This record gives sequence, C-alpha cells and structure tokens, in this order.
Amino acid sequence: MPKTRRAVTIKDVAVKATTSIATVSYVFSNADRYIRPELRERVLAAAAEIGYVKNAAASSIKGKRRGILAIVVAQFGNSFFTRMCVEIVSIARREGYVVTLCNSDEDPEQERIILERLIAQQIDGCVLCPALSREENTHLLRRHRIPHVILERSFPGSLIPHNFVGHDNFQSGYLATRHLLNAGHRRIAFSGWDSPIPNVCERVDGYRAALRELGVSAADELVMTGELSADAGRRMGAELIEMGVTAAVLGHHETAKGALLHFQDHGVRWPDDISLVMIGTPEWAGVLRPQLTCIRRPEHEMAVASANLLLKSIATPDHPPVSQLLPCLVQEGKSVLAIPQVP
Amino acid sequence: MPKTRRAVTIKDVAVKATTSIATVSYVFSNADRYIRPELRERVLAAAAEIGYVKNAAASSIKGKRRGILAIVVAQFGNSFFTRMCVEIVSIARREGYVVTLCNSDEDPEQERIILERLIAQQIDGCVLCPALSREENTHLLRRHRIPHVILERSFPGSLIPHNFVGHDNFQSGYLATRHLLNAGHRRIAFSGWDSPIPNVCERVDGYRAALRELGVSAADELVMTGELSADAGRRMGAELIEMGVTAAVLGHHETAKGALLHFQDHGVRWPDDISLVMIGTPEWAGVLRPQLTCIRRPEHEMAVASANLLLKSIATPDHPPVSQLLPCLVQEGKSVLAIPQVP
DNA sequence: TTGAAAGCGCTAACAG
DNA sequence: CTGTTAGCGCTTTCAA
Repeated sequence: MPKTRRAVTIKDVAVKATTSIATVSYVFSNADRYIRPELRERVLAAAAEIGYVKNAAASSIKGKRRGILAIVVAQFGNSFFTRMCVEIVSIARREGYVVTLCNSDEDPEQERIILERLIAQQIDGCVLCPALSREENTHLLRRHRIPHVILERSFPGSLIPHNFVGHDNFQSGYLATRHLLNAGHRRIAFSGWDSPIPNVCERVDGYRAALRELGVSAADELVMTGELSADAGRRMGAELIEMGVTAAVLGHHETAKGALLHFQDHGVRWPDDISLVMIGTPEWAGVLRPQLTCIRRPEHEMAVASANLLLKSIATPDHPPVSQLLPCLVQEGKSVLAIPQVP
Repeated sequence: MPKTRRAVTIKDVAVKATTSIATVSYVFSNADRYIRPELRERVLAAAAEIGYVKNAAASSIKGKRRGILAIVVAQFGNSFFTRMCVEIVSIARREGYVVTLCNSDEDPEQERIILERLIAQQIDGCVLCPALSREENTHLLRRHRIPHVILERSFPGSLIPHNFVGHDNFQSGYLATRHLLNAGHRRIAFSGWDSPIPNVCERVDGYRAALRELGVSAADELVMTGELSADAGRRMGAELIEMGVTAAVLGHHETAKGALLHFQDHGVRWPDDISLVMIGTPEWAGVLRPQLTCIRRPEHEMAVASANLLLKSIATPDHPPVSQLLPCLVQEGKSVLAIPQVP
C-alpha cells in the first residue's frame, strides 16, 4: 500500500519497471505496437504491484474517448424509465462505458444545468428523454457535437432531425380501445394525465380513432384528464362510476393507480362492474387481482434500440439521424368482461 | 455555431477576448484574483458567443476536484435503493456534482470491474452497497484514497473501520413480531429471503428476540426462507397456510409479493385468515387492499445521512470513519387482526 | 523494439 | 491588474 498522498501514475510504473513512460502507455492502450513479452510482463507486474489504474481524465484530453455516457430522464421515479435505464446501462457497460444517470424532474431549467455539467465532463454520448418534451436544450448537445438519441418523447413540429427512439402512443390508445370494443363495449371512457407532452394526446387520438372505426361516437365528456397524481386518479375513478360507462381505458399508470384505489375502497369490482385496460405495466400491476389487461410498451426493445443507436452514432458521427417508433402489445389479464353485442 | 471539429477551449476564448489564457482561466475558476470588470465582461461575452464550457477532465488532472460521485448498488431494480439513489443524487447535485449510478447485480466480480472503471474516472467519492455484503472490493477504494461510505450492508467481522450508514435490521424484525404479539398472536411465522447477507439473519434474530421476550417458543419450523423470487414466495405462502399459523412476518418484500399472490389466488384473506406484517414498503404495497402493515425503513434519513457523510469525508479526508444505524418505524395498515388473549 | 519529447486543456506560481 | 510559463498524466510522433 503506497504511503504517498499522490496517485500512482504511469511514471511510477515506468520507474518500477525500469522502462519509459511511452512503453507503459503502449502496454495499457494495447495499440498495435509490438512489445517484447518479457518487458510487457515486467510492466504489468510493476503496475499490479503499485496498484496503477490509468487516469481516464488525462487520457481523454489527448483526444481519446472519455468512457462516459449519460442518460437524462424527466421522471426517474417512473419505473418505465428505470427499467430502460438498467438495460441501457448494461449494454453500455459491455462496451466499456460508465453511465451517468440524471433526473431532470420534468424541469427544463434543471435539464439545462445537467446537460452543461455533462458537457463539461466531456461525455461521449447521451440518451435524453426531454423534460416537458421540449426541444430547446438539445441545441447544447448539437453545439458541442455530442452524439445523442432522444428517447420516448418527440418534437412534433421540429425542423431539426434527431436520432429518436419511442413507442407508438397512438397505437397504444388504439389497441386498448379496440380491445374493449372487440369485447362488445360501446360506452368506453378514457382517463389519463393532463399532460403538457404530446404523447398522451396521441393516446387519446388512438382512442378516438378506434371508436370512429366502429362508428361509435366519442363524446368529449368521456375523455377525462387530470394532473399526474394518484389523487387526481381517484377523482377520475369516481367520475367513471358516476358516468356509468361499461369500460375504461386507463391511459396513464399513475392516475390509473388512484382510480384502482378508489374502486377497491368503494367496492367497485373489475371486470364485473367495469372493464379496464391500462396503458403501461408498472410493477404494482403484478400484485393486483384480478389481473389487469395492459398495453405493454416495448421497453426492452426501446432500451436496446436507443443504446445501439447511440453507440452507432458515436462510431459514425456523420451518420444522418434515424427515427424509430416501436409497437406496443396487448398483455391480456382478466379485467375485461365480454358483453353480448346489442345490435 | 462553430464549424470546427475541435472543441472550444480556453485558448479560443483568450483570442476572441484578446487576453491571455491565464485570465480566462481565472475568470472561470473564480479564484480570489481581481480582474478588471471590463475585462471579465469581455471574457464572459467571448465565451458565451463561441459556446465555451470548461473541460472538467483537463481541470481535474491539475488536482482540482473531478465533479463526479458514484453510487454502486447491488440491486438496482429494488425500489428501496432506487429511491435512496434519487435523493442522494439530488443532494450531490446541489454541491455541483454529477452522479454515476452503477448496478453490480449482486456480483462481486462485476462490482470490482465497476469500481476499477470509476477509479480510472477519478471520481471524487462513492457510496457503495456491497454485492453479497462482501468487503473485499473496498480495498480498491482505500488504496486509491477515494472517500466512500458503505450503505445498508455492513461487514460484521471486519477489522477495518468504514464510514457506514444502515438501518437496524434486528429492530425491524423485532418490531414486526412485537406488533403481532401485541395484537395477541402467539403462533407467528417468519418468511424471508434465504440470503447470503447478514441483514436478513438479523431480522430473524429480532423476530426470535421478540418471541423470547414474551416467553413464546420460537420453533425452527416457523422460520422459512427461500431464494429471492416471487415464486419462492408463493411456496412459502402455501406453507404458511398449511402450518396453520395465525400470523406471519413477511421478512422481505420480494418473497412477500409471491406469498400475497398465492393468498389472493387461493382465496386466503388478510387479516381474517392470517395477520401480516411486511418488512419494507415497495411501491406495490400502496395498491393492495386491505392495506398492509409495514415496517418502514428510514430511506430518506439514510439517503441524507450517507450523502452528507460522503460530502464531509471528501471535505476532510482524514476524519475517522463514522457508523450510523438508523431506526425503522411501524406503518400501520389493516392487515393485523387483534385476537383475544388465551391466558 | 524502445525512448525522448511535444503537446492536449487547464491551473497556479511568478514576473512584470 | 495581467501575462508568461511550467507542469498535471497521458498519447503519439519521430528518432535511435
């Protein structure tokens, strides 16, 4: 154990192995330079003995890759994102990266500060799920030429092409509604997050499209939205019951949670009293009985796609931006009652 | 927008502001050097115009702090850890740090690789929840003089003092059991994770101590453990019923989940058929009815304590290690039935 | 096959 | 008050 305050450097290794720092550097950067095996061994042994670890910071200022990637998400508590983060991290790890996870908490100003700090750290690349789905901070990434991919939230009216990986929100709303229609329901409500983000609106569009397709009128009062909280969900749950619909699409898992609590607390049974399809698959859905029918978003595929897109975009920085929209699946539970068609 | 491939450096700013790189450096490191306001303005303006951001990597090799902290946890999917991470990150952010989150997945070898990479990145400090509660990798941190605090899992027989923040596992087992005893139960089982980690054993010790205190015999067959999965939990749930106990301590939320699913699927009602106290407060507990009585671990306090301890230990590296064990609380639900004492 | 040395972006004496 | 300059640990010519 070294007694010195100073960190162990390449120079210490060179002295210990009685060679030059250049040789040590070559040994540790396995360039295609041939080094006599005996010397290489000596260097490795010396390094191991004094506990040398290459300083990645110093290495990076000479133009080498930094070895750090970042993921910036708007809602870290949301397990949809947490799970994708875990997967992206493990893919990045295989490539030798360390990954910094950041949470903007849906605040563009926080996000800006985070991105500036990440830029100061000279990260090699970044996966960004933009706060409030706002595009503004991405210019920082572009200006500093940091390869990046936008995850899950797009910029509908944008003039600038981005690397993008998301899932099809329209389709998730459509599938959920269609599933209920197929079971014979006609009075179907939609409850969701009153969100500033286009995603959620697209789900409503999908809901409407499905209804229209079967010639069912989509009355505006059947579409309810509220803030992103279980309490708002409870209120919507109560409304659902008052309105006397036979089925509902729970358009966001956070408000869905409140609605389900309301149902349980007031003896409302699914699917007997109301049929339900929820968009999303939060962990808690796994413990509820009867099991909910959910729309499963392609988390795994999204994580893999965004990680690979980022890695590719680091490898070939001039590659034109790619946009991928991945499909959802219906995950059947027992929360939808088939009712006889009334012709 | 610069057309150059190269990053913007202090030198570019100096040229643009027609001054020296030293002045620019001083402007951006707000040392106590006085600079004529007019010049300072000019530098700032030039920097803003060409989008200069200080290269933290270069800055760090001159002995400045790196600006990166790390949290390495063994189970990233476990929301107990996720929630603490979110809090630690937000405290660290206030101090200007960027935080890297890593997941060793309960594998000491992965953990070693992660720590080596973090050391290469010259992180300023680290919060570590050690895989399998093993001490071995902490020597890397010590050898490289990286301030660190061990979170949640301790090293019982260790000779080396560590900064440590954890919660009192013995007490959590004790409290849970005591709560059931107070409600009049006498045949109380314990089910938990068959863990290689001392924490879980301590919970059993607490369980036994509570029973002993009231002169209730703690038969060995009442203590069940299994692997960390919902399936193992289901099996234990079935056993609980077969054994005909009136109450159970669900000693780990992951196996508890399985047991609760078994109960629901087989029409076993809590608290009518069995009284339950669960150690831990996973998010899914919030959607179950009747609400479970839980032992709440001091997540918030642990996050705050570990973050502050780390920051302190970075500020004063020679401070002797501190160890903190924080207490749990009973969070009452409706899963415990009071039964009349049989004298 | 190896080593000397220039230089990456930045900091901090030290000189002016 | 400001600029010159010597490094920090590392990579990479270039020469030996």
